[in-house]
Amino acid sequence: MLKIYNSLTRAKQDFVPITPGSVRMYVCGMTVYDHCHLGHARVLVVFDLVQRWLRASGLRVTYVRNITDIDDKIIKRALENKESIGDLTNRFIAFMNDDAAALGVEKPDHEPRATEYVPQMLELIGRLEKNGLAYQVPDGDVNFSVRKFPGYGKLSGKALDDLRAGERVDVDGTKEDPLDFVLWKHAREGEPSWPSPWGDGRPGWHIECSAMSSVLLGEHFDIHGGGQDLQFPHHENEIAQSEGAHQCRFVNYWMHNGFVRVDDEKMSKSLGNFCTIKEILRKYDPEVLRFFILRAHYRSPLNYSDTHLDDARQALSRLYTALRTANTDPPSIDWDEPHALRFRDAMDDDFNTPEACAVLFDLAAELNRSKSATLAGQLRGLAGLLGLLGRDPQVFLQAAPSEGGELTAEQIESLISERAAAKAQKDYTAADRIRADLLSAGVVLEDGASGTRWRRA
RNA sequence: GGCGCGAUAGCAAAGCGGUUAUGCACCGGAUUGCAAAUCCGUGUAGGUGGGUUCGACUCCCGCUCGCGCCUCCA
Repeated sequence: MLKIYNSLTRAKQDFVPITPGSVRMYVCGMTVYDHCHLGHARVLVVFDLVQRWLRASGLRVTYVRNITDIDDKIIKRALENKESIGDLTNRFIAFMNDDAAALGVEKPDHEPRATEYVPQMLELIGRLEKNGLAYQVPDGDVNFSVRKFPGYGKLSGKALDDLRAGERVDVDGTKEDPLDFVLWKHAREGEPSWPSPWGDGRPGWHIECSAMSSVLLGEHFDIHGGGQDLQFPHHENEIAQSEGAHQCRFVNYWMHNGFVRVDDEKMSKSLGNFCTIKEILRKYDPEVLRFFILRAHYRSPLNYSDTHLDDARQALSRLYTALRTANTDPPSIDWDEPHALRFRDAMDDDFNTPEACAVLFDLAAELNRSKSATLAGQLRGLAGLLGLLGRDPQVFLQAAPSEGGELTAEQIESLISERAAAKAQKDYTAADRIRADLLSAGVVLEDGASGTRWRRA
């Protein structure tokens, strides 16, 4: 039985879908005005994994991951770049898709863009107004009245009176309560706007997710995910809007992934201590990055450093090396086999991928001993559920990152032939020299009965 | 000030009230021309002070330290 840690109840709970046999899941995706950083990589990979495991468990999944393509930062950036908002967002959506694909992230079933759902947002705001939860202020903004929604704070565990609005940012004096948030912003000079019953304007940040999720998944659905930093205020506000408008429960299970950190500090755009996925992929294979993310539990903080990536690379190489020795049945899973059982238990326990990875290593050790093609298929099969070990081992082991890898495969092969000739003459000095030269170029040789193999160190 | 999370061996990271986590690194052995890979063997980890218990890294309380949210952020 799958258990999921629910942020709403702060406990692991048995997962029971609303509709038996199928799951509806919504994840907050990117605001597209810049390249994705490692934190984005984590959300992408973590919820891809969730989606994969739900499907592997036999559930029909509808997975929605939205794209925010209109907001303050996008407008600002487009202005700075002297380009249209559409050009800017389209460009970064394409970059995001490249990054996601490199990381082995499967396409969600729907990737709605905020700007395509403005009418539905207006409809929602209308309902909120009718339900007495929204009010318009003289300058034209429409706000959500936080005090009128009884459950406000239930997700983030905050009591309204404990929140110190205005402590760190100036309070907008037109709001009835400082914590009220904007549903509709009145149009401003030089900004895009849409017509509405409240005058021209554009949507507030939170309303898009309430609108898109209800259109694509219904007013009440199973799982809503995102980064921990969205828990408050974004998800709290989504609950207020959706439940306030529809008068029914919004989401059963809330999932939040932990932060990526640098030097024990949150990686974020505001702190400026982020590195983009692309930067990392210049030095590391994307599968190494995926493995690095999956080796920690999704709710734990994940500390980034090159040393840790190196470590992950070595570890992943061990798995691929094991596969190399017994090539191999096609990936297939025998769920009665002990490793598979352990793997399933781990994954059913709130997606415990570190434990699932440990099973993979145990399997690899046994594979190294037995050289069993069946076990190799099992290893590939289970790893495949994590989106790992899908490639030919030699391709992974010999892959050169775009930075480094100064020798080409052809050059390496030719030096190996040279060395083979030297070895045949028992000229070990020459042979060892070639091997040492290759090693300093990052290439490791392995002499075996059937000749010499190489891989990148 | 409010609320929440965490502290595990050199590094990374899980489970578990009593029996090997796992990976990287390190050491010894086998193997190898020598290596590499692999196999075999080797680690008296669990912030600190109490408590519960026959027994606690694992449960409870205090303390210390670190982190996060309370503002846009995955």
